[in-house]
Amino acid sequence: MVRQLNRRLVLDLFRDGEERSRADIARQTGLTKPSASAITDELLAEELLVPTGVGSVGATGGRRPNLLRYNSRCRAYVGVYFGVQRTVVSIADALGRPLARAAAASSVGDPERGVRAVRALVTRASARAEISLERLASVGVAVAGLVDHRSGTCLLAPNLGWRDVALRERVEELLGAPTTVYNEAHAGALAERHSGVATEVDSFVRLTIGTGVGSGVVVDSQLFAGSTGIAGEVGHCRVEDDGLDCACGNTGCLETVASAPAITRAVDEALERGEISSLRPGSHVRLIVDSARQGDDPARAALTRAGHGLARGISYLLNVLNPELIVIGGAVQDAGGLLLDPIQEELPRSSLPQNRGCEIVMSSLPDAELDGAVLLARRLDEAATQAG
Amino acid sequence: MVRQLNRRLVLDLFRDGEERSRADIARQTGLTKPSASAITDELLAEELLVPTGVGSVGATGGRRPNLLRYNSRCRAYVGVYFGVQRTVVSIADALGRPLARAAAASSVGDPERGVRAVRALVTRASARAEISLERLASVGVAVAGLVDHRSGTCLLAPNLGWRDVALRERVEELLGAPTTVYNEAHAGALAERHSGVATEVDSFVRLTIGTGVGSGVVVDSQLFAGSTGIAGEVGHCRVEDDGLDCACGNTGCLETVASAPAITRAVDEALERGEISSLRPGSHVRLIVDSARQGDDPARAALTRAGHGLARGISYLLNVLNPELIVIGGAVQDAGGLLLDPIQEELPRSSLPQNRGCEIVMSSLPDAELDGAVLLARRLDEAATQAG
DNA sequence: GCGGTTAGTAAAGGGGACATACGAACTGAC
DNA sequence: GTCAGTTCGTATGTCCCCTTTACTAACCGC
Repeated sequence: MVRQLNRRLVLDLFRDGEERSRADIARQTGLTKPSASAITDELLAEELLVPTGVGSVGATGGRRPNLLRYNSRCRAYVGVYFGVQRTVVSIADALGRPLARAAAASSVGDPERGVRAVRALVTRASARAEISLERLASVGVAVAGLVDHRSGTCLLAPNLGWRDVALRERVEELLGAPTTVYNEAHAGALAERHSGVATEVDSFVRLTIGTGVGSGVVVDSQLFAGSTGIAGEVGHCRVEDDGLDCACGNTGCLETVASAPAITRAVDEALERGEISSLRPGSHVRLIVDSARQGDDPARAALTRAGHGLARGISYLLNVLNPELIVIGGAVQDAGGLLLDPIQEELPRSSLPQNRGCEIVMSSLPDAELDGAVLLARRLDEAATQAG
Repeated sequence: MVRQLNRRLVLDLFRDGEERSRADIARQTGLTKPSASAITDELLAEELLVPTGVGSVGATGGRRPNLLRYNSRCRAYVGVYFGVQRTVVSIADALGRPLARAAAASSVGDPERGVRAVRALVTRASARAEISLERLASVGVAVAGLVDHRSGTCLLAPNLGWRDVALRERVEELLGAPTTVYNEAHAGALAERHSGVATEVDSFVRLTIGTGVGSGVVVDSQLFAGSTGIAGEVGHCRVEDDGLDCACGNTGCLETVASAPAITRAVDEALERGEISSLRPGSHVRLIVDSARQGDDPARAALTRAGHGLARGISYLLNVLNPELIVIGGAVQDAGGLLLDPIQEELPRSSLPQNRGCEIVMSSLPDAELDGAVLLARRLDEAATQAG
């Protein structure tokens, strides 16, 4: 029982992927050399650690250390991202380092087909990664829709045409590994905390601007998904008293102002009014952002309008959560000041001065949702090995 | 080290205040009888446990057990509530059971005098409780204002006339015990979780309707105070596009619609318009609630209006936090359906249907803030003994 | 008074950490 | 080349504390 504790202590050390000697282990864990040695031998026998030869000696001399490192191929994690356009799968080693990916177009409207496609994608990725699926420890799934993470079902994904899809159940059948399902924005926040701008930040919110406006809330260093899994749906907070109709049935939701379709629509309306622009009707947001950066007025105006709406949504987040940081990711990720400036301009009108300390920055992660899905898998596995 | 763990295991058992025998301890902790016995003897020697005589024998016979119980007088906790009207102090035993109270009128505008008054209140309460202040383990403070809980300073309490008051420092000097300072609504949520309607609820928000509208957010069973301590300030979320001016400098804040002064003002305006009411201008909210329950129309209308505003504020909480439960406390606590019905009527217009599962109820705790302050003290002490 | 049952203690055994000590291997100075 | 100094890893004995087993104490019903 004490041994289990100390084993974990040693293994946790090696989570960073570095190699160390038995003496290093003793120093870094506070265990004595004999104890560290005994545990190391156990872990070597179980192939959780592998020897990596002898190291060099220090300036003061001494015997050369026998170095060890975590056997990163002892388990594999799979992350799945069901995006509106594409379904992407990533396979990672025990340290969470990505090994390979595979992607396919999402099949809108046919959840069963969409889920079944994952099987082939995972097989392809594992072949590329040259890691056996027998090592698969757990699967993390991120979905562009509302998710009940307790039951692992996708309650509603309008843009995928899904409703009440028992994702966890089906994926566990297909891949034979424990699976956890979350909203894409939740996964994005996890990735941002792990390898983005929010590393080491205890409490922050990461907004994801896409077909909708979602967010992932990290509180006391833990992702908070809500009691059923639909926390962070700031996109359906009302920001305008007489706003447009939203898919959710209400009016004036943030999504009607600041989502990718809303930005596209704003540009389209400007074009209809005859304003001069290099853009065509129905342009993708990334294109709009590019044009805005090159000075296109309707594009800039659309981003400004989105920014003002976002400010209202962010003010709710600030007042309610008092986070250290707000991160904005998704299709508008490259907009920089074109989106941040309008937010900062509008924000003081609806938030407390005591919240001015909260920074607002753009994300720079290219695949936050997918990376987050892998992190979800790792988190699930760690919780399981913790309990078992 | 293992012993420390098992000692805690045994002590935690006795947190419920019940008495048990050594055999009971062994059964309930999973320890063996000899281990339980050894630890019990240690705790007896340290006077953390006290013998309470022999128990009765069961139906099947056997030796009579020697019963023990937690020595609840081994430490004392003090909770302080700096309310707008009154400053109240509560002293509690090691199990958190309240022993005595003392109160005085708050001295508005003079923080130093207000804080110094605590010293006398605590002395009086400890005399009544017949417990020595040398046993004082920690102090919890709840303040009707914005608090930076990291530094323990009250940033701003407009209704107390405070700004940047170093509360923790001063109280620690005065009482000589480690102190923690939180917002009153945060303390209220803690009390609601401990002994109110939210017992065992993992994630909920407790709104406190008073001079302002604050809230305490409990997430994964933990109070979340925010990065600096001002989370839950839903009172300063905008709920009306062209609303009244708020003390915070913005307009249309929930506080301008649903706080106690706002409700009083609504009644006053009705009176000015000549509407028939049993109330006089400037009536206290509790009086307004009473009149409303007896059918007074202007009083009812004022509560309805407040409820509609609250619905907007609550919709933000639901969308962002997806809690299991919303609790409403404070001066309107007795309004029941007169406030809840308008909320439920308005809520669907601004929140997701997937959040319908969240219940909204009134609190029934008479002194949530003060009880919460005691809980804050206990929490601080437990964190300290955990670490030490 | 005697078998059955429960409470608590005593003694022996074992797992695992710790302290100490020692051999192995290497550096640098002379 | 030798030797002191340093570091790595292992071997050995000790101690702590939990567990197992066994025992005494105290109570019941018959």
